[in-house]
Amino acid sequence: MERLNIDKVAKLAHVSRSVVSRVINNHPNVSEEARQRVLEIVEKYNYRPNSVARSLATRSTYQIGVLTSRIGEESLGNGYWSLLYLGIFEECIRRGYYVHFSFYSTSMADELHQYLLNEHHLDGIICLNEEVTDFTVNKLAEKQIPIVLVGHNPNYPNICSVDVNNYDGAYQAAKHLINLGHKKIGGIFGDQNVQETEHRMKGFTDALLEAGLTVDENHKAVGGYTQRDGYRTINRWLKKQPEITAVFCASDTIAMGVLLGLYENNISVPDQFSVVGFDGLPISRYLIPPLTTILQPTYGKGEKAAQLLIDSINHREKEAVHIDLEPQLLIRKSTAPPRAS
Amino acid sequence: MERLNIDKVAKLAHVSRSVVSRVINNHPNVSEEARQRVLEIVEKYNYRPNSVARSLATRSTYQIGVLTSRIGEESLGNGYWSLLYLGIFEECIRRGYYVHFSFYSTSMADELHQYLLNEHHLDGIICLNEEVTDFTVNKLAEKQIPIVLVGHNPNYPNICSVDVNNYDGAYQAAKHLINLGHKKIGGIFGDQNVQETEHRMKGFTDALLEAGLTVDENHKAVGGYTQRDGYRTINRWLKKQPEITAVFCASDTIAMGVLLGLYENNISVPDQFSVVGFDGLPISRYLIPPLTTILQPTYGKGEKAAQLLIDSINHREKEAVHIDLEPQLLIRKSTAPPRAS
DNA sequence: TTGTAAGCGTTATCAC
DNA sequence: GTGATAACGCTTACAA
Repeated sequence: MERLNIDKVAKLAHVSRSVVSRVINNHPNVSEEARQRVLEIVEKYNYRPNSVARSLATRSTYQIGVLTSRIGEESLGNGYWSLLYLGIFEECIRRGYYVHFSFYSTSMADELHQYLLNEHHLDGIICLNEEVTDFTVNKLAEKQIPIVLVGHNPNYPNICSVDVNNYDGAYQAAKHLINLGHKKIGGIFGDQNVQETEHRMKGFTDALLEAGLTVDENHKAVGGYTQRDGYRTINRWLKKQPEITAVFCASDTIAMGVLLGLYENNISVPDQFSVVGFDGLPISRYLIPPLTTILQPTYGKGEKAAQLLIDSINHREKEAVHIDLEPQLLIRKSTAPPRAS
Repeated sequence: MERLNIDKVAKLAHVSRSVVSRVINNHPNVSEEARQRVLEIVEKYNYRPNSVARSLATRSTYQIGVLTSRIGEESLGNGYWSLLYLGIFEECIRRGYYVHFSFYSTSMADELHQYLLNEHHLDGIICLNEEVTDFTVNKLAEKQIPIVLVGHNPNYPNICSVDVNNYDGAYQAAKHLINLGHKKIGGIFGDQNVQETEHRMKGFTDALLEAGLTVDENHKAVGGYTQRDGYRTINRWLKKQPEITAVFCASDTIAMGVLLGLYENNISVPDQFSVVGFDGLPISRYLIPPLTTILQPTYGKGEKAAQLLIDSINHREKEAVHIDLEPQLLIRKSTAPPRAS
């Protein structure tokens, strides 16, 4: 049985192609009688309109793109992206949109670049991080395609963005450690020059300050979000800053590295050392010991980003909004009062 | 500056629209002179052909879809999917294809279903697992759209598939434990009724048999691939099968659960108990202790699947092939000889 | 309410 | 080598 198109359906239903189109798109002005005839044929022959042709005619594809950079494999596989993407995906499907997901890695910047510039297949784009934001915004500036950022970026005040309240998250984490009685608390942060890091550092610092604790610059490290970053920092600190009894890590993956470093140095967590993470990844409850962490609504971030994007595709949003979602402290087994020294 | 199309370019270059088309598509039969004029205009006005219109005319979109089911969040975020997807994505981009990635969850089966059936936007589909294979193959059977499976499935001998050599992987893992001197070895396997599981069980069993060891049915568990599955099984075994001194886990995530169970029971790894995983996820080297595991070429699986799919889209493949990639034992810190009892 | 006809932006066929 | 012209399959004025 060969593929049928709108004309064949029209013929079979004894109506014109426009009537078929109206029925399919639930447009008014079609007699009940005609509608039934069309529906019957559609059903019988299982007709589906060709979405490419439809896109050409309407200039919209109901497809959106999600871009993230290909950072180290470690962070790629940490569960954060998957959860975020799931939020985006499900919201899109609910609203009738379909999603492309692309890792942008410098080695293939050109191809992707090329693709995105040519793009007529995408109604909108979600950028999952900094590198990608700069890349995309700069290249797509001239096009009218809507963009939403996951993670606020002060450089693009006119583009919608969604983020977790980074200040609060870090503040809560530090507060938890302080309440437990820790005095010398380290903080290991992620990418430099990102607002996220700045806010987390401020939240962390403010909590210490409020508690009357001094903040030692040697107790702060800024690097990346991978396990390796945590691993290296803790090893350095164990040698040079032995006074530290607890650390706040700006990601659960950093915390994994810290936990491993501690383990290798025979330092027991939480008896001798406390660690709190950030993200609340699904795997964090299976770390050894199960990680106390700041749960951020990762799925929700994705969901919200998709909402904003689709709204702006449909011109429901008049101006750019920047949404903050609230994080939440999740106490597990990696934190305890410091050992009486 | 308004969007230009092929006709405007043709006018500007003083040629017909067909010449422009030929130049763009590198077709022969166009004079050098004309080609230059066209190229110049294309360059000057930064013209890009509209890919939707092109798709309509050529009946191919250069887009492929990747489908996986939304299994528990835990496994979702374990890094395996990300790596696999990365392999697919990069190979596709290299060959000029673009990728859709969909989590298929039962709650949205209908929408997705609907989408896929309508699909004219997809030149081919890669199915990442069992549930999705059945879903897709059954619904898409009548359509001529090429499909490739990640993971062999004996029910679909006529569809190309890529897999790791599961037998070998499990065999190597068991062999490693045996060589270390273990006699009572447990095996925790994933989804029942999947060929993968069958093969891994066989590889595992054969290794024991060859070594003259008895295989106790109580030393085998079949459930799922999540941390929880490993966690539950080890807790049960610790009570009921205390003779076991080592386990082979059919995934690194299962191993994570096992590690946690052992930790909570104050059993030291690898001194008192050995565990080996399967997958070689990036995070496995950051577990406590770093996990001995079977490294499978996850990225390579994705890459190969994309190759097969694109080849079959282009009719380069005459008949279905089933490719096995080789796994490799990766010895880290979670295995050691059994403690002299 | 229905049908006709003009797009949408390409590619492909076929005279010239 | 080049250029009309007809697809591709749909939406959408506009006219009837």
